[in-house]
Amino acid sequence: MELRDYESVLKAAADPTRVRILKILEGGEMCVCQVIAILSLGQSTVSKHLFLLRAAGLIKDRRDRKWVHYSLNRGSDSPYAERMLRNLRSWLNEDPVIAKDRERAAMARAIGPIAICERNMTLPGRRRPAAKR
Amino acid sequence: MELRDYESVLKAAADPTRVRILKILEGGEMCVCQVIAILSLGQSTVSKHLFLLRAAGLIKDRRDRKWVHYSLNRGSDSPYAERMLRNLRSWLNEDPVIAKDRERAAMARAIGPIAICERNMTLPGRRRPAAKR
DNA sequence: TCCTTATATCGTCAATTAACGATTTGACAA
DNA sequence: TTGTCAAATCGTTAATTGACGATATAAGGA
Repeated sequence: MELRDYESVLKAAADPTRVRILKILEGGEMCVCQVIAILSLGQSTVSKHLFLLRAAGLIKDRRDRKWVHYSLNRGSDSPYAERMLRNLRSWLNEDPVIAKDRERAAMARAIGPIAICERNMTLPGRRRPAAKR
Repeated sequence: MELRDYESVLKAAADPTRVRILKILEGGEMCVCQVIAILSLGQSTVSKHLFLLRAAGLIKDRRDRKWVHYSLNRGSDSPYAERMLRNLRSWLNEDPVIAKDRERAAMARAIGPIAICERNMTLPGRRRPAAKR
């Protein structure tokens, strides 16, 4: 079972969208709708990414009323997850994509889950996020 | 460019066959034909895996006559590769697949590249390796 | 030079996966 | 209950990837 656990953690951490999520969560707990708004990706897409990260033991969830909040699973029982999270802490902090995400995460935090859900999982800003017609 | 480097290292390390190669190389330098024999995979398949590992900065190659030898690239310029190799050192050492590979690697070392190439990239043993007719 | 041989590259196929929209689930409020 | 809404799951599609065999390259040896 060892290699299997290793693989799930590494594969989870290897996807660029999922690292972005992990780096966003370094700033603290986040509601799913906030993550959707920050990434500007479909709800089902983000949900699946969160599922894989949780399955790997990298993040954990907490329900609060109708919202589900995710956070980094520090002290995971998986040594691979444990170490990866520690590595990530010092990695990618200068990356422009990650930096941008952090800005949007700060905005998402300031606004809060309720307002973001009312805005249909979007953040204010000039970029139209996945315009639908 | 940061996220890109990170991704190439993580994706390279996330594939089970490629981890097996990295763990085999922990035992020291290996010729391509030896790796092929240990894994019992096609020559082109192994060559591609080695290419990806090298592209990620995880391993390096050295030519000696007609053989190409690969080894772990300790002190890589990629901090991601550097750290991954260090992590791997303490990971998966109890895994049965890795253990089996180590046995076969020992055999491959004992026999040497020349004899393995003469045996058509196979090791002695009761398992028929990819029987062709 | 020509032949052999170890490795790399190419082309193909099947399996995996990330994205999406549509539907379902589950918690709360009326 | 019934309706609402956040999140999870399902089904589909396009892109990626790992495996293979066939061919190309590059280094010796004849």
